Amino acid sequence: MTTHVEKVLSIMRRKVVNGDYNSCDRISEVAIALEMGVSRTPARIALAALEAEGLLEKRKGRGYSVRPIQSQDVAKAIEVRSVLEGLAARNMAQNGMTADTKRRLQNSIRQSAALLESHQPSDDLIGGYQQANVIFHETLMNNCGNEFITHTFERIRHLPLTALGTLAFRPTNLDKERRRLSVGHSQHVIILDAIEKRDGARAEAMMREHSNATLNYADLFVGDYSVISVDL
Amino acid sequence: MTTHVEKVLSIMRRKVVNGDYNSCDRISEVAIALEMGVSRTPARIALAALEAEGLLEKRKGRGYSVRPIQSQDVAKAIEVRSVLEGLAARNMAQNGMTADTKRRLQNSIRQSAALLESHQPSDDLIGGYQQANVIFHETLMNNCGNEFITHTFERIRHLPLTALGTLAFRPTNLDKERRRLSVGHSQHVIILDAIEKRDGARAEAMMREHSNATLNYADLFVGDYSVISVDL
DNA sequence: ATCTAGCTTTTTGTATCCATATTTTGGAGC
DNA sequence: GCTCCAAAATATGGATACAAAAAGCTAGAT
Repeated sequence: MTTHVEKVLSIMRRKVVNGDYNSCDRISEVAIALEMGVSRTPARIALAALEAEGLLEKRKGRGYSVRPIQSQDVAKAIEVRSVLEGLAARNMAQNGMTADTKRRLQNSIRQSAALLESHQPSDDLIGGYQQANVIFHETLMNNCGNEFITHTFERIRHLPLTALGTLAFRPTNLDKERRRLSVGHSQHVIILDAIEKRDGARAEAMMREHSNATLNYADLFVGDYSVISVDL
Repeated sequence: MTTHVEKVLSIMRRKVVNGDYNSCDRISEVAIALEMGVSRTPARIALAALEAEGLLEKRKGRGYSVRPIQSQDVAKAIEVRSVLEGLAARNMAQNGMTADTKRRLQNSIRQSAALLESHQPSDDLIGGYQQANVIFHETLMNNCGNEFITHTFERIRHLPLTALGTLAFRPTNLDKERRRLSVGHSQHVIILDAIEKRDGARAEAMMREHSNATLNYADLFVGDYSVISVDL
């Protein structure tokens, strides 16, 4: 968090997805600048970025306002993510992967397998799984050979539940959640297998299904679920 | 072209895709500001936007430089566009379309059909077809019910050959090109049919194929082809 | 009471100035 | 001739100032 712009950005992201602003509130450069103790210049750059991320929308002459994000919106963003991840998987299957990429994917799978087998307490299980999950998804997207996928994904990755590898987790029913994670894990295994066998269509189909899985929890993103996301 | 930022943006887009800059050239705020006769502030904002569009890349302390866009890069961007358009087609098929959307799509198809039947001279044919083509693609993407598709697409739509409905056209062989356009036209017909019959999978598959068709010309985007694009 | 003209406030775009960081340059020492 | 360090040039981020445009408000006319 070195620059003022980044500072405003991360604070504002948190506040917006936290629901600190009402959708009818007018958010102006000056107000934000005052609130954050910075000048208008970084405030306006941050607000423009927030708009590009889909969290705010610009009113003609009345500043910005938070875009009301409902579960359907989250679902739509996840749907976009899933076709992008699907394309990434297909590309990696068709173009092949480097030894390093393969190693990373295998490591991620090994780690989550070990976690699921062991009887870790809830927090450790989830934290560890989340970590491995993010690595799997990021490795795949960032090494698929088409950098425009990552580039395009930038536009939605900061929306709630939309970051790569985000997990929604209900801590109240550990056993059930463990089974659910196992399903996700098995899909990772299948995806890697399809990539190794250069089966683009299978890799894509499985990845789309897998990436869309978060969708089932989209309507619960405010509820008794814990949303575990790496960065905002 | 009211604001300075927009002015710099459109001029720079043109210059970059035109190849006016070499990939090793350092592009700095000050240089652009001087060249365009504006101050640093709008220049900065425009350069940041250009970076977000994938046309420039930022060096740590040495300003920006044009990202060398080769045919493979264009192909990759088109591949991303095709999965986004495919998803849009699927969504529209699954959710149904409004009467207005249907009318627009039908009008576009009617217009291109009429153009292909008549024996127009080259320019009129291409111009008219392009117009109808853009309407078809934009209507579909903007009315599919998932605004994040358009939102995400923003990130690549200014790359060469990547705008919705862009046509690459070789004016030297009119008859062959007319046949090629006919193929595209028939795909529009099929896509609309699939949407009407609520066949999401067929709509998506056809749209992906159709949208990828530009890809065949990606490696020729500098050559004796005329690239017809609406806006930069 | 309503409409509108004109004034006030807010917002936005732009320019300029300042401080800091980074790169480049130039020179001293080996 | 090469290396390393210091100084200069350049780039960047940020703050503030100013102007123009847009929105809001007030008051007067109808």
